[in-house]
Amino acid sequence: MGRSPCCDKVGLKKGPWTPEEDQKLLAYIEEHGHGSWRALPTKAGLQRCGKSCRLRWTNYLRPDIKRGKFSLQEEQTIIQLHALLGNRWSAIATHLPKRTDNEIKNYWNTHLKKRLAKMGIDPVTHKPKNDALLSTVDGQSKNASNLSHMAQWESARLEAEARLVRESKLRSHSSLIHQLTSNKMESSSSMVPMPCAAARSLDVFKGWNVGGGWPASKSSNVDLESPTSTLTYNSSEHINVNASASAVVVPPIMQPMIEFVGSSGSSETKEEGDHDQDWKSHLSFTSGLHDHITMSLEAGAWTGEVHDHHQEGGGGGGGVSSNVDMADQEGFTDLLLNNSDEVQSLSDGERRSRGDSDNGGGSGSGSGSDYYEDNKNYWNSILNLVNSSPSDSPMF
DNA sequence: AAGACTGTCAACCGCGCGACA
DNA sequence: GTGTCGCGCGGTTGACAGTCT
Repeated sequence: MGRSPCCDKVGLKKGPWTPEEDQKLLAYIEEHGHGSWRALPTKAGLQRCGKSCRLRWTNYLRPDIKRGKFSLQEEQTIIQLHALLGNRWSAIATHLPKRTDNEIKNYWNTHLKKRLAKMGIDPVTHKPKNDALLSTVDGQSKNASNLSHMAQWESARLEAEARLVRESKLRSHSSLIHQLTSNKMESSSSMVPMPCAAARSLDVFKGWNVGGGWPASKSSNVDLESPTSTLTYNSSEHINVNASASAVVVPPIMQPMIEFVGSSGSSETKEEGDHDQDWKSHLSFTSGLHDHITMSLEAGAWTGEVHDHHQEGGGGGGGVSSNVDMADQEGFTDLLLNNSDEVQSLSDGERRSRGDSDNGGGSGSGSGSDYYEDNKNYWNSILNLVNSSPSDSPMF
C-alpha cells in the first residue's frame, strides 16, 4: 500500500524474518548483547534496519517470552489494567511477565475489545454504554471525576513501576545473556527471574495495603512530590523510594497527597462480610487547586466529597485496607470473562443485579445506586488487582 | 470447489522523549 | 538553548489462515 521506507538506507530487507535471519540475530545478541540497535545489523551481517532487529528481538526472539493462548487470569489482568491505564501497552505488559506489549495490544484489539463491545461495555471508558449519559447527571459526575483522579494517580504510579522494571531489565541484560549462553539447552526451565525492581516497586505499592498502612499525612511525613518523584513514606517500617529522574509522571493538574484513614492495620484480606463493618478507607487527593477530595469507601460504598484543603486536619493513623470482597470481583469478572452470549442476553438491569447479587441484593433500587454499585465493584476489582503484588499473584 | 469474508498477528511507521554534544 | 541521535511506544498495515456462502 505504498508505505514510505522506514529507513533512509535503500536495499534493506523488510517483511517477514527468515529462520536464517533469526539465527543470525539471536547468535549475535547472545554473544555481544544488542548494544546499539542501529549498529547491530551491520555487525550481525543483517540486511535490516536496527529498528526492525529490535522489534524482532523484543517481540519474538527474546527467551523470556511466553507464547500461545492468554489465560483467564491474564485476560482479567489486561482488562483491569486497561481500565486503569488505557492504551499504555508497555505499562500493562510489565504486569504480565513474558508477554510483550505488542502481543497484549493485538490480543486486546482482536479479542477483548470486541468482547466488551459485544457486552455493551465501552472498551474505552469501561462503562456500560448507556451509562455514559447517566454519569453526567447529578452528583454522579463528581464521583466519576473522583474516580478519574484515582485512575490518573494509579496510572502515573504504574508508569513509574514500568520504568523501574525496564531499567532493571537493562541492568540485568548482561546476566540474561550470560544465562542464555550457559543454559542454552535447558530451554523453558531457565526462565528469566522477575526483575528485582518490580518487587521493589511493588513493595512500595504495598504501602497502600500493608499493616500499618499509610500514616496520616501530617504526623507521619507522607510526601509525594512531583515531578522530582520523591516518595517518602515514614512509618515504623521506613519505606523511602526515590524514583529519580522522571520515574513518576504525575499529571501537572494533580499533585496528589494521598491520605489513608483506616480503622484497621491488618494487611490481610478480611473474610467476606467483615469488611462491611470494620473497615473504611479514604483516598485523598489534593489537586492543584487545593481542593481536598476525599474518596471514602465506607461499608462498601464509594462516597466523595470536596473539602477545603487548608482546613483539613491530619487524620488518624492506621492503615488502608483496600481489600475487596472477592465476591464483588467475581461479579465483575463474570461479567467480563464468562460466556458473553449469556451475559449479552440479559438486560442491563439484570446484568447489574447479577454482578452485584453478592452484595446484599437489595441495593439496586435505582439507576443511581446501580451506578454506584457498578463503579464500586469495578474499581474495587482494579484496586485489588493493583494491590496484589506480582509476587503474590498466582500468575507471577 | 472457489471466491468472499473475517480473524489473527508479525511487522512497519511516525512521533515523542531523553541523552548528549 | 539548540540540534542530533537512538530508542521505545502506540497506531496501523498487510499477509496469511480459517470460515462462510
